[in-house]
Amino acid sequence: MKTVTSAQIAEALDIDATQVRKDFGAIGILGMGRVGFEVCEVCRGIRYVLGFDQTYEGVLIGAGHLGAALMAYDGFDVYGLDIVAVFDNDPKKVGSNVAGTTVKSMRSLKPFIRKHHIRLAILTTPAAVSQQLTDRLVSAGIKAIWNFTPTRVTVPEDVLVRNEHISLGLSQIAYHFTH
Amino acid sequence: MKTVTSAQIAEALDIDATQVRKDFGAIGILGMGRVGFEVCEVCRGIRYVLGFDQTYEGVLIGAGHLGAALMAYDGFDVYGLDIVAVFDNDPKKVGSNVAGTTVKSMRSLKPFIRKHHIRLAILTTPAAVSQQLTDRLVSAGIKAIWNFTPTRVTVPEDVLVRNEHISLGLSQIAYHFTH
DNA sequence: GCCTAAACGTGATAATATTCTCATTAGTGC
DNA sequence: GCACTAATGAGAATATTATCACGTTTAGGC
Repeated sequence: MKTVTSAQIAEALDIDATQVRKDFGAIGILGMGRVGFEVCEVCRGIRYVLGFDQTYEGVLIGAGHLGAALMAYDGFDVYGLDIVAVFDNDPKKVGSNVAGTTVKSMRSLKPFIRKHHIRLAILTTPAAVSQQLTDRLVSAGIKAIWNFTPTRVTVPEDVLVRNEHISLGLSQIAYHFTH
Repeated sequence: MKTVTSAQIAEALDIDATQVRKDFGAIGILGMGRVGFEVCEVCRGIRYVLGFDQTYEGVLIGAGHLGAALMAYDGFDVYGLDIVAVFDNDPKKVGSNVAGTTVKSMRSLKPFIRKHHIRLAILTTPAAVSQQLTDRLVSAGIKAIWNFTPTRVTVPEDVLVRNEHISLGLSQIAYHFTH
């Protein structure tokens, strides 16, 4: 029965130990005096709260380098995500193989989403088509968009957009180098 | 002379208008009563504070799909970053072309960094080698690491690590689907 | 030229988040 | 079994952040 203390986690994450205990307490993870927290219990608690144990399917749109990189990454199932199809607008890419999945034509996008009740779409397309594509996705029933394009898209209130605009990270680096 | 009001920015970013004025004021961007902020002035101020006008060179390590995606993206120069070389451990990749740049051998990594006084390294390698590679980079003189591997690396205090662990975003999506 | 209204700048206030303090609990050694 | 120590959990105190309220500034209309 391996255990970990709030102080150890705090040290590793460079935060305050009280913070760790408060957060764990808030999501129902309780420790024991003198020994700390049971590691399995912590993992289970976090996985449960974040919803990693429930699986859901997503489609990826844009079979470029970034799309291929995401398809090749095999760590998403840990978080409950299963990418079941790849779509691309380019006729030359349609039918080709990306990390074991055949690229589908954009014409089949809407029927596919409807048929399989897909709720998540991953966008790795050129920025120019983001909004137009988003509108199509929403009308097809998509409820969450994982947006890797450098564009802010507008969606109805009930749709979640998670922007993965990496230039934010670049800003931190640029700032670091000039101060 | 195009202008924008704090209320407009607040609306677009879904934050409070006072916050916008406070932040702008903190970095020396002042508006005018009745009309708001001059757009050019805002851009210039933000670019100056974040350091986008000063250019710096970086090397990319790992010529896989993700590395290729980053090399192909041409928006980094806006933030002052110039990726001047790509390195990979795989002999089959060394000498090949990635987005117009020839992949170099890892043997030439340290000399290259030293010679060109490179301060930034971008990591798109397998997670297993992250820490070992990081140590090499730091000893070569690297002062900032843009880490795209799903691994937390430890570095000396004077080195900045920016983790671009996309699974954080995935967590948000998983959470959204289960609540 | 003066009045009005829109928008800024800023000090006060409210809300939130973090850290401190300490009583309580549970292993460890004698 | 009992004292001792390391660690939790919770409430108080503190620090930080966000919002409100209001005086000031400036373009536009009459």
